[in-house]
Amino acid sequence: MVLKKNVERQIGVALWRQIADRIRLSISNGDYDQTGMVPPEIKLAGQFGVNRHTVRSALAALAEEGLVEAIQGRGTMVRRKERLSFPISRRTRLSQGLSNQVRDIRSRLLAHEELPATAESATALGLNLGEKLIRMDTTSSADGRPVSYSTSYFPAARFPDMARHFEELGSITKSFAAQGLADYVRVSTEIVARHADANELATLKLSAGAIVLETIAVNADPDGVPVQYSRSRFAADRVTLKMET
Amino acid sequence: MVLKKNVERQIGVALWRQIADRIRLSISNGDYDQTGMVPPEIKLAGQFGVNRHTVRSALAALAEEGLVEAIQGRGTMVRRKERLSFPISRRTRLSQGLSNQVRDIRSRLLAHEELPATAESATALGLNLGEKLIRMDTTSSADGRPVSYSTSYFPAARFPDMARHFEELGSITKSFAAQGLADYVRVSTEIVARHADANELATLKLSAGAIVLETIAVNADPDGVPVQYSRSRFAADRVTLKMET
DNA sequence: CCGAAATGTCTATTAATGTAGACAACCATA
DNA sequence: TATGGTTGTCTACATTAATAGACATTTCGG
Repeated sequence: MVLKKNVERQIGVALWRQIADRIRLSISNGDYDQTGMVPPEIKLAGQFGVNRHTVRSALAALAEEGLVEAIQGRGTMVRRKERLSFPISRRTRLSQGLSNQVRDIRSRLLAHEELPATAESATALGLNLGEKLIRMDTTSSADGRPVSYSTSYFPAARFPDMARHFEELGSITKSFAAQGLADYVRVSTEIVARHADANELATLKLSAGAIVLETIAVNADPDGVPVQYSRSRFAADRVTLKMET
Repeated sequence: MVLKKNVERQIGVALWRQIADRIRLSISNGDYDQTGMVPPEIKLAGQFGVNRHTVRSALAALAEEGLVEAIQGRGTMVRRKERLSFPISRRTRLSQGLSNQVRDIRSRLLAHEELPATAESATALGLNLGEKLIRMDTTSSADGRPVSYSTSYFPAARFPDMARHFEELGSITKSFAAQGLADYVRVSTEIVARHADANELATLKLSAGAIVLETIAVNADPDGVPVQYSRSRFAADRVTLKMET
C-alpha cells in the first residue's frame, strides 16, 4: 500500500510550500538516506496527489535553500540533511553548545539603545517600570549561515557597557565577564512557533514564508537576580532545540 | 511614526494567513489589552500595506478560531488571549502541568499496535532492532480544545498491557503505575516546528495551514532505563512550551 | 546504441488569492 | 437625530498558484 501524504487546499499555504516542508522533514528524518536521492517528481506528485509541476515548485524552493540538487536524467540528490541541534539547559551558552557541530560561530551586533523598562521587560527582569534598560539586537551565524536573531534586555545600571563589550567580544558570556559577572544560569525558557515576519526573513536569510522558533528566556546571576531577558528567533528548518534535563 | 508591518508576497503563504499570524501574536502579546479591541480593518490594511478585504480574510480566520469577534458598527473584539503554557522539566507530566490552567484535561487513545522496533525507535529506547514495541496514538484536550497529538512507543516486553491500561485510566503516568513503574523522568526533549499535515490538522482541529510544535522525547525509569519514546505535536498557536531548569 | 527513466521547458487553462470601489447596515455619541 | 466611524456585502478585475499535456534533454544500463 502506498500511503497518501495529504496536503490541504485553500488554507492560505500554497501546496508547493506544504510539500517542501514535508520533503524537508523527510530529509532530516533520514528517509532518503539509503539512496541519497529524493523520489522522482512523478512519484512524489502521486504520493501528494498533485501535479508534477507543483512538486517541481517545492523542489525548486529546496534547491534554492541548498538542501537538494536536481540533475537532469538522474534525479534529485540530497545535498544537506543536518539540522543544528541547539541545546537548552540550565547553563545555556550559544557558542559552547554549537561548538562541536560547526567550525565557526560568529555573533554580530545589529543595533542597541537605552530605553525605559516596559511592563513586560520590567516584570521579567524584576525591575520597576521605567528603569533604564539596554536593548541589543544581535545575530549569530554558524559557518556563515544565520541561525539566530535575538533581542536582549539588560539592566543598564548594572551593565552599562554591554553593547561596547559585545561589539568587541562577540559574546554575551564574555561581555558579562568583562563587567564582573563570571557566571549566570538560565532561569526559564518559553518556546513558541510562528511564521517569520519580513524583518526576520531578511535577518535570518530565510527562504520567505518560513517558520521561526522563538525562545523567550531569562538568565540570572548565581544569586538568582535576573541579568538578561531575551527573545531569540531561530530558523525552524535549520535548528532543533534540544533540552537536556 | 506608524511602523510598517511588512508581509511578503509570492512566498507560498497567503497574505491573509501571514496577517492572521501576526494579529494572533499581537493578541497574545497583550498589544490590544487597553481597549480589548483589534484595530479597525482599514487601519490594519494600512499598517500591513494590503487591501481591506485581505485583512477581513485574516480576521475571519481568527473569528473561526474563536479568538476574536466582529461586531458591526463597533469593531472587532478580542475574545480569548491565553495560550496554554505547557511545562517541560525533568518530571514532565501532562495533566499536572496544565491542571492550574484549565478545569478539565482528557486524554484519548486513537489507535495502538504491536510492531518491531525500527532503527530510530530502537536507538531511542536502547533496544535491539526488531524487538517488540507497543505504539500508541493519543490525543489530549483541555476544556474540550485539543492541544496535543502524540505517538508513543513502549517496550512491549516490559509493558505488555499499556494500551489496555491507558484506555481505562486515560493517563500514561497511571498506566505505568498500574504496571509497576511508580516514577519516571524526562531524559531528553527535542523541539522542531513545521506546518501541520492533514492528519494533524484533523486531529488537533486546527484551522488549516497552521503550525505545529513537535517534541521528540525520551522518558526513563529512575535507573535510567528508557521506558517511552514519543513524538507529540502541539498546536503552535494554542500553546507555549515552558522549560523550567 | 537503444530505450527506459528521469529532469527541463513550453503552452494553455482553471482555480485561488488579492485589489478596487461602492454602498448598506449598524453603533456610539455629540 | 444627524454624523462619523465601523463592519457587512456585492461586483469587477488582476495576479498568482495549480493543473494538464506535450515534448526536449540527459543519464544509465542492457
